[in-house]
Amino acid sequence: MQDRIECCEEHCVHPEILEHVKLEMPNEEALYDLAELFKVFGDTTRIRILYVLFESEMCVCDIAELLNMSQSAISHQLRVLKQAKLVGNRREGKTIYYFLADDHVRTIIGQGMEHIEE
Amino acid sequence: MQDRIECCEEHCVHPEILEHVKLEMPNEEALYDLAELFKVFGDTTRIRILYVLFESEMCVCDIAELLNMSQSAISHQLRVLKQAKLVGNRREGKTIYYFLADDHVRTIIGQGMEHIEE
DNA sequence: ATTACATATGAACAGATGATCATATGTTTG
DNA sequence: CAAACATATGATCATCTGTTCATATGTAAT
Repeated sequence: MQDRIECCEEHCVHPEILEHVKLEMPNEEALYDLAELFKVFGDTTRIRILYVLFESEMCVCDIAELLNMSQSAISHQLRVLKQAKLVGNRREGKTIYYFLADDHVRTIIGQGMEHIEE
Repeated sequence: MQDRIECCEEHCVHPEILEHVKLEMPNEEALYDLAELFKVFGDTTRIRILYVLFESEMCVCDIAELLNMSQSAISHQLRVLKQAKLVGNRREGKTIYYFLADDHVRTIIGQGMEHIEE
């Protein structure tokens, strides 16, 4: 957060900063992936699933019961969470256990909580 | 992440853990607000705006030019970012400068980046 | 006051999203 | 292998989202 940029377009007093900002921007693909990742967090059902998995790994129908939702709805959302690599799973007989994939999940949700608690 | 829960519903071997998880869950309103917050991060345009503001506060039309988008589109999105308290603004004559509101933005985006870079 | 400039806002429309329902897949047991 | 169980998946539909377009608001200068 240095100098600010004067308005407007062709009147910008600091074109070198505009240029600098452009260079600092991550590439389009990374920004797209980042937005996609946050979209995954941007749904109450998925947030609740992640919270439930904070406590213990669990099978699909347990999550469904805890959240009072259909098995199908949970399964669809677990798929989304898995594609985003936020959860992993392992099979044990008929049952498939889901668990949190890594600690970024906790950090990200924790920071989000801090923000809304202000 | 302690004991796992056995399947299914009425067959759960650890009903006390199910009960424990229910008690640990934040209230519905907090979860809703949290999802709403992440929804705001879940859009490429808004992510790009936040990234641009990492470097320097900026006026609307500068952002619009940097992102190569219409003034209206940027203005609509800045409104969303402001409602989520992710950005603030101040007026200086005709111009309105937008800036990042707090450091949670950097932390959250930073963690998100770490996650997708794996 | 009139004009120009910077920004905001409302309506509208296309595209994305999430739950439901019906059904399919994969596993174990008898 | 047939039945039961746990989970996954595809289609459908109502709802939500983001951009555009036209226009409104607010400020400064002449």
